[in-house]
Amino acid sequence: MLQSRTNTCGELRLSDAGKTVTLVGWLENVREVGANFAFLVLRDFYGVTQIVVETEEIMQQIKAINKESTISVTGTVRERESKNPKLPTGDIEVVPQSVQVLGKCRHNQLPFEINKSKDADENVRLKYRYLDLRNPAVKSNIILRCQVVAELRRLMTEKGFLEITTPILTASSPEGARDYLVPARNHPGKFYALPQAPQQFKQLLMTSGFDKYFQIAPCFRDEDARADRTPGEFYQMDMEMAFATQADVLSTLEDVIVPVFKKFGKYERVSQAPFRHIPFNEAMERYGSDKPDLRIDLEITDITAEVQGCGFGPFEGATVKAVAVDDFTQARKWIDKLLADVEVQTGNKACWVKVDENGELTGGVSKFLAERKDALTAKLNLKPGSFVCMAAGKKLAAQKTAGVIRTMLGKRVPGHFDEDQYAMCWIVDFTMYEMGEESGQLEFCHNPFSIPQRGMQALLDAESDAEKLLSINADQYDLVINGYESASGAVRNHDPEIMVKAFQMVGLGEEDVKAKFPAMYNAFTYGAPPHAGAAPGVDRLVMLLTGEESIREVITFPMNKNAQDLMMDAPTTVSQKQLDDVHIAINIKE
RNA sequence: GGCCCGGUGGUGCAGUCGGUUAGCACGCCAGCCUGUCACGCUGGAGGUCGACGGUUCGAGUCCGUUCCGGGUCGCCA
Repeated sequence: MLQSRTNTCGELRLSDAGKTVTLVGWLENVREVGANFAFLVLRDFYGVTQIVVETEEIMQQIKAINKESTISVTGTVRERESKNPKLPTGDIEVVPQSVQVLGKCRHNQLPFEINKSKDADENVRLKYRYLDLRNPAVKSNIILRCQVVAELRRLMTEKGFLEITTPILTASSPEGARDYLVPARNHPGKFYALPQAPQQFKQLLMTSGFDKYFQIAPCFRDEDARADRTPGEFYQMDMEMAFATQADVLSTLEDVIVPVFKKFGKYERVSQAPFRHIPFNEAMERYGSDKPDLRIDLEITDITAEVQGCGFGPFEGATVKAVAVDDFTQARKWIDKLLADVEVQTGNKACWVKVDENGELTGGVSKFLAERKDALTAKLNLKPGSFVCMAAGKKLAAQKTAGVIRTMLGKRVPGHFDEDQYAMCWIVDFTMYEMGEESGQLEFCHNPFSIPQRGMQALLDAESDAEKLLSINADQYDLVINGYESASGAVRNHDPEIMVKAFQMVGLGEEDVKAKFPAMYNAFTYGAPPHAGAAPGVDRLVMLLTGEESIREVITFPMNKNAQDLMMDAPTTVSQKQLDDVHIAINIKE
């Protein structure tokens, strides 16, 4: 029988000395320091407490128990002879009268040592995630996540937002990612889709007259993983406001994000609201990314004009971008590593040149650029000791590669990376359309839910003029924190005629609008409020708050890169009966 | 799907130019130890070096193929 615990393992202090207590928890460690004399470390959710063994009877009992078994200890609290200031309970120890095993650990060799689990192979960690989570350093991220979610809920509710849950079994939504499909037993050949986001539901809620909506919502997308992107499923704090402008949404989110980062963040310094606004095109030009890390003080310069005709093949007819740093002292080996890393991360090559003590260009591609020295010196403000790293290609590729160069130089060359802070900005004025790289056709740049700036008039003015269409912006915005896209949103298109017109620009029409958003299209014909919203990614916010570099560290039961749950063994095969029920035949092609 | 990096006792890693019995730390087992707290000391067990094939007198090491993992591009808000 389990005897009720009187205290947790994180609780007892010197003032409790003399009390008789019962503690329960995991046997973390045994330190035998003499014959029939040992110290046990008992760990529960709240902390650790030292148990001191002084009798042969208890010693024999402890020797038979594997570490990580759960035990109950009843005994007397005593002041320690030698205290440990590093532990909250370091002033006391418990002298047991009795020890009871509650749940035996049958394994004397664990897959990894609990308190070093973060160093273990990730697949093993994920397979034994329940052991991994015993490590306080792993568990603390999950606890923080719970606290952050609770705080988000509190702040949003305080602002008058209602948390409304929306269906998980629903229809496919045109977000752009691959859907997870669920066969419908009662409708042979038909499928539900798991929502990529509650996008259409929240817009319908606006149409229904709910003024402010939010939801900590699971989202499902069948796309490949990255270090900052979990495969399969993730959580967003989805929100939407009726009769709201971009400014309304941004200030609402600032009111929520800033206090959360101040309260839970790893760094003290947090950007003050209102955050800086950077138009998308400017971000690409200056930072080579639509998610710039503003903790880095370097910027990109366009040197296309300065290097044209210099004789270096890759520069001919290409856009050329450069990032320059002063007082550069790194060796050739360092530069080669930089170039190799840039190529790995972007798939594009970079090149370089240095300025020697006489102001002459040297190294790298200097022989091609010698004649352009004066122009480059002026443009890039070069000095003796400067280092220039360059990327060439089509405009977008050159920008993105230079963006990676900017980040790497900023983090590797001392003095350009002011790390311990949260640097927030809004990337705004995303373009509505882009030219598809493969198709050569005009396509929606992000998603088709946004309304063009200046609405219908913008579309009419630009009709059948690809150049003008490409310059149409939407009131679409991303929140970027330390180089991570942390939220994304837009002023939505609530006007059925403008929706149809926007679709016509990419060669689609009314039928396509109706097919893609049947409910929304109809609903909007019954009087819709202008509305706007956004969706911060909960996993990424927690990742930033904890400082973790892998998103799996902030997810309780994460899947691996290949979207497998190694602990539960998912996905897995199912019985023929289950397949028959849902009218599915397996047809695997070579 | 492409590219880069990795795979060596339970865990983390080292292993030089291809050459003796594959080392180290932690963990595990046994013994010792009365104030440890990353306890310490002595001893011990534990390995098909991811797999297959090749080169060689000889392969953890070189070559080829393949599997697995991480990162990245594609993809994805």
